[in-house]
Amino acid sequence: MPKAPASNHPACTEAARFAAVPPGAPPDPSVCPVRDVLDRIGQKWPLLILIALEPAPLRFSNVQRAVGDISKRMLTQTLRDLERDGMLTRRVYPTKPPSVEYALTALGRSALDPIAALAAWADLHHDTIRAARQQFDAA
Amino acid sequence: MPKAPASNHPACTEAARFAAVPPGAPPDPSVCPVRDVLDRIGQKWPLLILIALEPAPLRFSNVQRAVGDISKRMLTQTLRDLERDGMLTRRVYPTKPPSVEYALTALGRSALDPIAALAAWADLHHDTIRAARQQFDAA
DNA sequence: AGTTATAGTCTCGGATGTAGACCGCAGTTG
DNA sequence: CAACTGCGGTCTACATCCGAGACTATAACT
Repeated sequence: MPKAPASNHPACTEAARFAAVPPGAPPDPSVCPVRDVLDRIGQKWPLLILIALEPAPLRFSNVQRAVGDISKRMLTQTLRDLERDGMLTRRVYPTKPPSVEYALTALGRSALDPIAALAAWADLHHDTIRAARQQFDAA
Repeated sequence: MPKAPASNHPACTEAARFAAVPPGAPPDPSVCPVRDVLDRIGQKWPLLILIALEPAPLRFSNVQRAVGDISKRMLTQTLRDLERDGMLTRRVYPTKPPSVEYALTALGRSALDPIAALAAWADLHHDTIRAARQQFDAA
């Protein structure tokens, strides 16, 4: 088997787009939207950062404190990625210890609707999951 | 600063639980529900597997084909994790080439509501995000 | 003078993930 | 008969990722 093109995934409602691409056309590496976007926000750090910024914009250190256990390295990188995707803005204030404020954009804020639903689900089913784990581990 | 306990995260509605723990009590490593659950389903493979199983139960190889570019190793491990969390069931049929069927549980199915919302959001805003990326990369 | 706070960058080592070989077994194909 | 395929994994080797911690410069505070 020649290995799937890594894109014809059932959740991708635009899968037909790929079937319609004439052979020989540019490969269009931005696979199906679900994959492309989930590769970003379907991870814990971006999710947690967006959640942390929901009540109010925060500066770098405050984001780190809010998330808790993210390394500076990951924080920097994830903030850059989110900025690149238009989910948040980065504004530098030329104060003496320079301060940088990260704020959600409208797009980032709109992402919080499904994310909040996910968080609510997590909160609601946490006990069930913990029970399932205990039962599984017992066997 | 002695580093945050990695749990008092604004989205955690049960943060008070930790403040209420008497000092010296067992550390209870299962931090806030949001963190605990997001560490699992806030990753791309579990998400994509749950989405793949939504229309119908699938066997191992079919899950791999549906997801597209997951390695067997990761697939095995992620399926085990999801089984442990009670999100899906694993049933072995003693056919000659043995077949193993993975099916969502009620819990797993319930997780698909917020996940589908996330996928719908991804689909809807994909073009906006791609545009933001192009603009960012131009600078 | 030394400490603190700011927002990062850099490097190192360990954890994590991927690719691919391999297994035993049965049906299919040459 | 003999080779190959598909099944559900496991195992090994390699690559990549990620966290911990050191380091930067500047200015205020002790």
